[in-house]
Amino acid sequence: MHQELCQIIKERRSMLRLTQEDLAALAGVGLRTLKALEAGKGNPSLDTLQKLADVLGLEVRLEVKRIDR
Amino acid sequence: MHQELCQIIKERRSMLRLTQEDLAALAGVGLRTLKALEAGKGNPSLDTLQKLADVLGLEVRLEVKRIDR
DNA sequence: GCCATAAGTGCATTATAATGCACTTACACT
DNA sequence: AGTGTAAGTGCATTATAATGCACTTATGGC
Repeated sequence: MHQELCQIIKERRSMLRLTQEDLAALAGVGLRTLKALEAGKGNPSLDTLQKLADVLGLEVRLEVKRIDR
Repeated sequence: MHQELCQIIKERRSMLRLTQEDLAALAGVGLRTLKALEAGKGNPSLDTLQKLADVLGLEVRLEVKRIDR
């Protein structure tokens, strides 16, 4: 379901050479929570997502859906 | 905290001339949940956010933060 | 092989999102 | 003022996200 967003988190984290432990600590999110998230399990709250995004230099946005073909 | 995203939901809904009740029903989300969300209270799950976004023709995205000045 | 470091998992607990119900505004329109 | 429709709110319950702990894999040096 949310694999895409979770995948982005994961990719971005390793791009920045952060361990799960470091990212979790920096974002103020439980390690267990981040692990679950990256494993594609779970349904994070917007809050959790934004905390992680923040550390990763990302932002959560709502945009008009585009038709891609 | 999430006022921005919630505001977008709200604006988009009225732009589409949907009542809270209709949007909630279409999205498969509880009316109480949507009301709280639009009131700026609450911390919706990604799931909830995506269901609403879907009906509204929006999508949740994670993008590299841009410096706006 | 052994060791260290990072990542993944099962379980139990706590915090809180999601929900329904009943009630209260707020805002037209007549 | 009365009526109807949409929106906001308090409360209680249920579902589930968030968390820590202990343990199990990978993975990469030495």
